Amino acid sequence: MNESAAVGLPTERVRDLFHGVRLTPTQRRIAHCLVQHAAAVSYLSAAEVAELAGVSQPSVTRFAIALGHDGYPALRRRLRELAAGSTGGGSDDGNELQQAVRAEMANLGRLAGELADRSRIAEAGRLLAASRPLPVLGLRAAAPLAAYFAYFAAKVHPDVRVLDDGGSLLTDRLEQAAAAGATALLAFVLPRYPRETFDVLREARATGLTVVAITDSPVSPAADHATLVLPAAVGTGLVFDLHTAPMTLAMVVLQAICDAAPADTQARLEAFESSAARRQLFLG
Amino acid sequence: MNESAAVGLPTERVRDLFHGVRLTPTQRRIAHCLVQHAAAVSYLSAAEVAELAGVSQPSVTRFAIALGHDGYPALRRRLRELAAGSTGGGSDDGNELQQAVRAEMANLGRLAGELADRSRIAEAGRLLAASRPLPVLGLRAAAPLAAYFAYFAAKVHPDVRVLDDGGSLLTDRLEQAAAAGATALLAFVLPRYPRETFDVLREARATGLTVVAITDSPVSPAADHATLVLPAAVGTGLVFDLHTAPMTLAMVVLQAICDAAPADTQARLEAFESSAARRQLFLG
DNA sequence: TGCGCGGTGAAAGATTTCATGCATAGAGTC
DNA sequence: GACTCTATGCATGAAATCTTTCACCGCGCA
Repeated sequence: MNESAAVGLPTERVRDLFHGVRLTPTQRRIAHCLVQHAAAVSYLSAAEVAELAGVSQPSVTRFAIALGHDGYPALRRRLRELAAGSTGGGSDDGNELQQAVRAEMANLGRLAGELADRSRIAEAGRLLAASRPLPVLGLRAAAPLAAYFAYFAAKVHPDVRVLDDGGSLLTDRLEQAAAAGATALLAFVLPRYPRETFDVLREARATGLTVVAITDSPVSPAADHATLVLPAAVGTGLVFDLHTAPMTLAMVVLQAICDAAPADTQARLEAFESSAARRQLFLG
Repeated sequence: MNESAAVGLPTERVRDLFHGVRLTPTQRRIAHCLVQHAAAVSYLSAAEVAELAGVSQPSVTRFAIALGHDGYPALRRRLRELAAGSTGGGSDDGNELQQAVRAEMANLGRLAGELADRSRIAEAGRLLAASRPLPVLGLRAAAPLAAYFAYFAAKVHPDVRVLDDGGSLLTDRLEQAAAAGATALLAFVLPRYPRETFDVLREARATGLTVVAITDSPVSPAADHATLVLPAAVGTGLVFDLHTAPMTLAMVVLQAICDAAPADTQARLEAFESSAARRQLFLG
């Protein structure tokens, strides 16, 4: 085996195994599984990998042969070699892109630390789950995050309303939500803090809504306007801001909402699934 | 910070397996062999260990049973756990939310590894920077990501067009973009892979557009429809998917676009800044 | 010297793991 | 709408791996 230089993570080298080979959908599932569980797979039997990937055991054997090996054990040996070679990898700071990504990992690390105490998150979940409708605010840079949260939240909550475009209509929509029975508002308040966001927050509190704010710091300008502040740092290593930690926190809050009303959410999820299947929305 | 109950190096913990058990000379040879090749042995069969230790294969089985296991495979499983525990650290730390966030950190870590080679990213930047207009595709769950990218991209590119709502209008918009001079398309293709996304991708390639796809795996269904595939894993530790790694990759691509035409982007950024200041868009 | 006994390896039996033939389902084609 | 062709899972046969049985060897002892 010439096998390229020692550069690259195990993931990348595992990926090279598939290079240029045409794979069937089932084989792609197996490949995906290998990439994700690269280290563990080198211990597993063909049947175990099959279960992990949700395919039949013969498919795993055929996959190994499709990649040019004599059989599954040969593929597994190959994976073991890759795993062994990866343990002694060198480490340096890397280029500026890598540094930015690593800084983002650190942000997530701090978030993980805060999540050790679940009580604040759980309370956010209770507050938001109880609000019908549930308005979600995110303006300008925060608008995609609000939409992202709302997309998934709508699968477990009967009435999620995104407030993501500014202007005079914004206040209308907030008042309509309050009139319809909303009791809480989830707000994404991120740099560079659009002025309009705070106008809405003031309005919301005046209307009696409980404001849960996902923002970039416990001392952000949102703190003055929110009942419950959930901080998650924004990455600043690239030209534009990275919102991975707030995004993660958003999904954690959504999980808390699900936990607050498990039976309810489960029923809605199943309804969505059957509808999606009927409409063949997705591949696979 | 770290776990852990079981203190000590793997070697030491392997020794603990023999603790207080009376061993025959042959078994001692096997034990010695285990300590020396602890990591490798977890891959080997009983016969291979036997050869390594210079004893017969049944002796290895008997050794495993003498240590209180059901048989040699059980002992090997035990060794694997020890080996895994020493390399990967305790995976049982923290609650399920923290585990999900840490899994997301791992996704970012893999992404950082891939970014060691900047050539693919740089090429994506060149391809996309050159396209006027620049269509950005993201349907359903991927729509917020497309909007997020487009929000920032619009600050450095004169004509970014988001394609994020499905239906017949989608094709119209794509054709309009192509007619207006687009040469490339940035597509976010994430689980659960809406069918419609692939219709658009086929159409785009038929129109002659270069397709750059940000997707969750190098072997995702997007790979067949894209000129350039940029993978970033999706987090699956919570009820709904986490898109932090694709989001990060999106901003890395945007940075590459800026790098591809630095003077141009700098001028646009300054124009936006002065406009924002004039309109007092933001706090501070 | 003869006898018993624990330890060991060789070979046979049992079990798990892997590979292949076959029928079916689904996509694409005419 | 019928047909072909690929892909997939099931069932079965083949192979590897593991366990058990059994005979041998060396040692201590009467």
